[in-house]
This record gives sequence, structure tokens and C-alpha cells, in this order.
Amino acid sequence: MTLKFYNSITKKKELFKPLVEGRVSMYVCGPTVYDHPHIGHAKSYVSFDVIVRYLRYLGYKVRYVQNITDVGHLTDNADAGDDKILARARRERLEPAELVEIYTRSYFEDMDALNNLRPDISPRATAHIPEQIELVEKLIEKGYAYVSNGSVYFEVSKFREYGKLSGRKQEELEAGARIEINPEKRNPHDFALWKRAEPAHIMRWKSPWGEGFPGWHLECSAMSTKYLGEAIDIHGGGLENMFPHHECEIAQSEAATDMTFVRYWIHNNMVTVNGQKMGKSLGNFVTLKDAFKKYHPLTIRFFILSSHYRSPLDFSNEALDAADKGLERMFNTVKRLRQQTDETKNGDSPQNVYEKIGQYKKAFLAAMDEDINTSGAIAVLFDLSKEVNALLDSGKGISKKCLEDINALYQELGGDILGIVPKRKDVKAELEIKWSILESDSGEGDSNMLKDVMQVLIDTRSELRKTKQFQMADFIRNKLTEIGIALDDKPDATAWKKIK
RNA sequence: GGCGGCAUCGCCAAGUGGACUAAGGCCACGGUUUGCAAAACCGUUACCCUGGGUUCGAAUCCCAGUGCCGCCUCCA
Repeated sequence: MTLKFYNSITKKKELFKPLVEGRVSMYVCGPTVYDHPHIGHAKSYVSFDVIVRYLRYLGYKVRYVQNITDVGHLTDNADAGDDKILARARRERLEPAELVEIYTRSYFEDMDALNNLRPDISPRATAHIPEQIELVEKLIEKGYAYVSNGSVYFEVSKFREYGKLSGRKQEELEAGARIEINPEKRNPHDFALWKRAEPAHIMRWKSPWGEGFPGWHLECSAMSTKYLGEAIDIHGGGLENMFPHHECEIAQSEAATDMTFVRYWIHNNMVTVNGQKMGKSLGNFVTLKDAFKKYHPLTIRFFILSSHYRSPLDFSNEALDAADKGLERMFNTVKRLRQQTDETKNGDSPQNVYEKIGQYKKAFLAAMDEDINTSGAIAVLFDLSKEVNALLDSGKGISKKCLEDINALYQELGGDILGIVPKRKDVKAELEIKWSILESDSGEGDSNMLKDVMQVLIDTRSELRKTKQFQMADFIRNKLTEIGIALDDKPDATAWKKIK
């Protein structure tokens, strides 16, 4: 195994070696479910999905935990005001639990559409209050935390290594720079483990310190420990969470266990929209539901994977359009391949084809091994497609077995690992209805009547072409194009598809 | 103010010391194919922000500059 990850805490690419051979424990910070997921979520979770898929492909038994934060972080600063879930629930006149349920479902819906595999465990923060309280108690016992007026704070100065992930030194953290001084804290950088609930605060739980709610870094420490143990292999999340969130997680967990919390920290970069940072508070975020109206979810997945997970990604129509076309090109090849597989009876299985398959596979895996270079891996898939198209064009009789093996390679690399090449469905039906697998509104919507009418038109046009009445033939084709149907004349038949 | 990142063809985007005379996608142009198209295939398009330096050798390392961005407040 030569898989390497860029480890944020060492700032180096490192050979990946899990704690327990053959097993990987992986925790990724999940969404706060107070709104529909946006394209930033897509980038993050597609990136980690591919990491999980690849680890599994390499034979690791992965336990992938991704939390659902259903108790809000605060709206503007760390110490005052409503949390986002409460604010939103109030606005929509819903119970917080109701609100959270709606957006949790929305989240999974969109992640499913993007072809992300579900995490093995999706623990809810509110379902783990006892574990969180227990962790706070432990930190108080060990002298890392103190109670102040019904709240509990972590005393940062007690944890020497605070700052080791983000590179921030405690002395450099400017006191009160953008945080209001909170008189309950001994030091402005101390962070809340448990907050006292004001009377109006609905989401509240009983605790040894009175009624309150957990601080915003606590759930990840508590739940990752519960499901993955005190030391885990991989912790993933967005770059913006490096500080303070992950830094605080390290402090809490390591102070409690005296162990190294995480071996590999993996951070993915952010999405910008037309060059501008996209942020929930900036209000310029694009929800996935909106994006899906314009682009197929697989186009968005492909677009995300066409750059590196540690690079920022700019979401623009031009870039998405380009991705859409690129993906369609790849799909066309796969489709041709599958179609020809069905039609082939017998032929050769040339040795050099198998040699090439081996080379492409090797190049693909080499790219993935280098810190999940999906961009490079996709390039290999395009090289392969060029080769396959040439092979299909060549007219040489290739055996069914050989074509099936090429398809299997697409399925393995583009499907199992990257999740962009759909599984082979009923290709026959697929071809009749739409030749682009990209089309989302699948053929089920097409009535038999439409198919019959199309067949009549195509047959009529074929007759015209046979008798060289090209003007009429072109007239039919042009008229169909105008109403959004494209014709494709092939040597033996004519196919049609709906276009945008 | 502190910490960190990025700058590669018209656009997107890999590559981070030697087979780079720099991958791949989009776009454009030329060709093959086609009745004409579409699709496909072939070909053409970059000295890697600027200026120094290290090295036998740099897009890749170091220094300076310019520009852009992120984090330091919740955010994937």
C-alpha cells in the first residue's frame, strides 16, 4: 500500500498506516441541520466519500462516522444570543426537533443524489448528551475545566499543546480581538464545554451544573470516542473548522484521555461562488436543491472531483457547463461500449488491449494514492475513453468478453471509487429512451406513444434518406431539434435523445 | 494586527527538483469520417505572476515584490 495523505497537523504528505492493520476509523464533521445543504456541503462530503470508497477499495474495513449537529451553534458570537436552530425554528414556527428532522432528511436526500455512500453511523448530538456531560465531568476532575455561574469552560492555558493544529500560539491569540470579553471566563480564549440555559432557551438538558446545553466542540469529541475509540485514524472536516473547532476538539479529547486523538487530519478547501467566499452568514450560498435544477447531481460530483479536495473550488456556470460536457463525453463512450457489448457475438480478445487496461488502472491508482488526486485519476479515465473510442471505431471484432472487461474497468474505477459512472442498468431500455445517461428525467416519463411516434418519424426519414430526399430528411431533423430532440444517424440505425 | 494558502494555455485544472520539448476537460481552428450533421478520431495552441538566488539541473527549493483568497465569530 502506498496511499499518502496530506496531514494537516504535520503539514506533510504521509504514508497512510492505520492504527489497527486492515481497519480504519474515520470521523468527519457533519452538517448543522438548520437549513438545506449547499454546494459547500457537496464538496466536503463528496471528497470524504471518495476517500472512504478508496480506502474500502484498497481492502480496509472502514467505519465512517459523520455526526448530525442538531443542537445549534450560536448565531453571531460564541457567548451570547440564540443558536441557529432555535432562531430558525422560531421563524418557521416549528419545534426544534421538527425543524432538525426536516433538514436532516433534506441533507440525506441531497447526499444520496450526489451518490455519496451513507456513513456507517450518523450520530445526533442531542442523542449523546449523557456522553458529553460525562466528558465535561472528566475534564473538571482532571483540572482542565472550571465551573462558572452554571457554565463550564475549558481552561486553555492548562493544555500546553493548544494551537498545535492551527499553528496558533496562545500568546498570539489577541484577547478580545473579535470576541466580547466574557466575565465568566478566566481567560478570553477559554471555550465553553457547557452553557447555562437562559429561561427563553428551549433546547435544554439537566446537568450537574444546572439546566443547559453542550458547547459546540464537545459533541465531536464525545461521539467519536464513543463509536471509534479514544484514538482514531482519520478526522476530516472543512478547512474553516481547523480553528477553533478542531483545535478545541484536540484539547478536550487529549486532555481527557492523554492520548493522541487523531492520527491523520484531513481538511478540504472551500467553495467560492463566482470568486467570492460562500458563507451561510453571507447569504450567498447556493443550495444543492437549486443547483440540481440546472445540473445533474453527477455533473456536480464530477465537477467537484475534477479539482483536488485541498484546492478551493469556484462554482460558476461556465465551469459547470464545461464539466457537464466533459462528463457527457465520458458517458457517451461508456454507453457506446455497453451497447456494443450487447450487440457483439464473437471476436478477438487482443492481448494489447489487456495490457493497456492494466496500464490505465495502474496510472489511475497511482493518482489516487497521491493524496487522492481525483483530477489526475479523471484524466486517466479520459485517456482510456479516447482509446476505447478508437477501438470501437476501428471496426475490429472485439470479443464480448473483452468489451465486458473494459466496462468492468470503468465500473471499478469510475464507479466504485469515484462514484461518477453509474452501474449498468438495462442498457437496451436506456438506449431507446435516452442515449445520454446524463439525463435525469428518466425514460419512465416517456410514454409509449412518444416512443412510437418517434419510431414513425425515424422510419419515415430513413426512407427519405434512402431515396436521397435529403431536404425533407433534414427538415424533419431540424424541426425535431427545435423542439428539443436530437437525432443521431448511425450506420445501421438512428437514435434520438432529448436535449436541454 | 496575527496565522495560513494560492498565482500553470482563452477558461477550468493536474504536476511541487531531472524522461516537463508541462496531464486531462471546456472553447477555438484545421483534417478524417458523414448525403449534410451529430458523435468519434487525428492535429494545432503555455517556457509555468515579477525580480533575484541555490543547484549540473527549478513550474517545482530559498529571498524579495505584486496580486488574490482563507482563518482569527457560526459556517463544509
